[in-house]
Amino acid sequence: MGSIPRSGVDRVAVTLDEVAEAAGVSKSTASRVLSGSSRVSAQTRRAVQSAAERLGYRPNRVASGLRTRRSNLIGLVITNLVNASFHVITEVLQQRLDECGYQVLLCVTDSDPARERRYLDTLLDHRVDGLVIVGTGENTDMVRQVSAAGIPVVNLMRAPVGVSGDCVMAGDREGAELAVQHLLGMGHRRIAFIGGPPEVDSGRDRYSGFVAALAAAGIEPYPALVARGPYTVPFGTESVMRLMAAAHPPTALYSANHEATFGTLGALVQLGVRVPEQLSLVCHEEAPWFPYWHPPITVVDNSARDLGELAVEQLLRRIDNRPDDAGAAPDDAGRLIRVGSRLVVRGSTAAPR
Amino acid sequence: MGSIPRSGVDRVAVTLDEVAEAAGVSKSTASRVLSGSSRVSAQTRRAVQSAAERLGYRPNRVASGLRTRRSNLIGLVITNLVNASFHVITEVLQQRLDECGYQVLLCVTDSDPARERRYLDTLLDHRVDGLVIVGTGENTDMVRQVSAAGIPVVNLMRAPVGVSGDCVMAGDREGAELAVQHLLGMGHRRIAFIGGPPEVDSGRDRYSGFVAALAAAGIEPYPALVARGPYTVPFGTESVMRLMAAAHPPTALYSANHEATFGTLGALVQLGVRVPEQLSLVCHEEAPWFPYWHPPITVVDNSARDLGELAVEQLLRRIDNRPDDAGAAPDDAGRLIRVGSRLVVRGSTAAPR
DNA sequence: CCCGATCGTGGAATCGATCCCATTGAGTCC
DNA sequence: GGACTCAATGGGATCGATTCCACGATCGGG
Repeated sequence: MGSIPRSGVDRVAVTLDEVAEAAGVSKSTASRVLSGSSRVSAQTRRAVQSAAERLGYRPNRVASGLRTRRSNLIGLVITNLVNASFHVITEVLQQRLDECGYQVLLCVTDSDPARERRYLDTLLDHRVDGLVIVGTGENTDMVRQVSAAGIPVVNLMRAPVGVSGDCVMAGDREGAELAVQHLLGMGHRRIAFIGGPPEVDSGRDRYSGFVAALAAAGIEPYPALVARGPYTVPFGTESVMRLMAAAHPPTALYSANHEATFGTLGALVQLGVRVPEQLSLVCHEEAPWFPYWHPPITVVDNSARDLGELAVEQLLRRIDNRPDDAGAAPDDAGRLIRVGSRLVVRGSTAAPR
Repeated sequence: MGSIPRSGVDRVAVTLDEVAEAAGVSKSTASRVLSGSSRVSAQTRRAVQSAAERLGYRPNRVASGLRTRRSNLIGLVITNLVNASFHVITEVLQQRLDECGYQVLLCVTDSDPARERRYLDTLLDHRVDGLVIVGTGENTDMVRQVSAAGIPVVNLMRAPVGVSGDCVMAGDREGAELAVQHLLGMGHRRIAFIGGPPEVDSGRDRYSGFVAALAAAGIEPYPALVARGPYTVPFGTESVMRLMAAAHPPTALYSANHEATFGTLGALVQLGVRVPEQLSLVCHEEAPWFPYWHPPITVVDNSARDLGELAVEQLLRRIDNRPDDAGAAPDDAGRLIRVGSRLVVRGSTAAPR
């Protein structure tokens, strides 16, 4: 026991003072070498660097954050991680931000506005340098305050009315149109829709794209072929059961979300419906296993990776030219970036018989 | 422009000093009221609280972290978020930790040891209060240093040799045994295995469970019915193709991972193999859509939720009685917690014909 | 050779909270 | 009434880095 006298000391990190002392310079000079790269002689620079190396110095980001008011932390507020788009976005965001020296504070809201509020408060307490929000839409007032307080905010995939800050949005409407146009082009006329709740941007936009594409072909959607509900597996299952039991069942189906599509596929297997011979299928949202399904599933890819990357890019742009102390307005009020969707045609769509 | 003179001021947060001044007390007293709940008169307490309320005071966690050496940040180092177990764990961990006042710094390694090293360094720089690691297994030396430096570490799902800190492990071997016993009990003898890489704990343990259960029934695994490879969709697909093309195809299949199972199911649909009539199927790892498949899939649930919860519980236990400045050893050297797996029998398994 | 500019460096204030220690005043006991 | 206890509070050091300011040395131009 007594043979390890410095055990209490070992667990204390090396500070800048110690490096400075070891290098025989002042704290200020050591700091200049290690962070600010301003005017230091080559000789002292070497001395400090080797001392830091030797002692295994690592800067304390908490201390430096207090002084500089930059935490190098970004808050990510997101609905869940189960949905494929969301976990892809989270991964991409984290990786890109890390490359730029930022770490991610993850907050999963589960669509609960109260939790979202608490997270926003907490993230501010931690002095995050920026925020990416896939919001519930219930706290726009609070988001506006945050943004007004000079903390860059990027709204991702959801742009509630009265939102402030930049928005990076998926091309949901356009994507749904692409899907329906593809089906129409193959000769389908009875096209069914399984989609998300009207309260959510993607639910609304995908439906309006669906309707618009049909309208452009002079078709009005049959109510019996439209199912709008939650983004859940059972909803997909039940909807397929109902739609396929209609007097005139559809020859094609647009399934507007990854989770619902699980249900859709399970129900089709259960009913023994052959895809694409009896029913063509297009799904909105790519998932890693769609290309390997039998048949490989035709999808509308909402470009989750791009959404993540553009969100980071826009956020960093804001952080870098954010007004510091003067109350000057940022370069523009709030940019809307829309990411293109693309149709990936695979084997689940074919001309109707 | 000149009409908003305080815009520069508005964006500065309220500090404890200001609260103290507004309440007519000293900074120390204000601090006592708002954090330490030690002896303060009811009157001053009210004064400070109302001043804080009125000014919208929120403590600066960076400053308080510097002084107290507690950041209220926990680092989570994890392989990816695409795998169902991993994103469930991440969600659960984040939620539980938040309930206890901690936020999560998310780091996705993508199984890259170099990235893992960098993340560990960065997390230490941010002075995280603890770490949960689903590790690559290549940085045990570094993890040991971290742990020795007094930062609680919980290893999750992976326990490489020479690891230090606590381990929360899935009951992989036991789970695989349950699956095989279930199949044996129904009368199956030709049972195929599609599993993960031997380098990963789960790949190794699930295979040994598979072998052990067969051995207990006096059966030796047929090499033609065993596929060990990466946890990917294509590997599942290819394996099924190969296994079902064998001279004596299996009557039952154990599919050892969520991603591979996608491939497995796609391939079975493609081959027109009816489940469970022609082939019984058990999958390791639960996924939200398995109960809704046709037929509903029998699974070994590795209890990702429990893994997350137990990891948090153990981590907080360490944080709360961690040796502070004295070099005293923690209560025990490193605990191994094993989470039970359970078999959820659904419709994808039946007696062979 | 002198003066101003520039460079390299150290001293000390600062960020915002926590907490040790000293001080004050009220209450208690003999 | 004096000594003592104890609760309530304020002053000020402190955490570890950054950064403003000042000082001395070097250098070049006139």
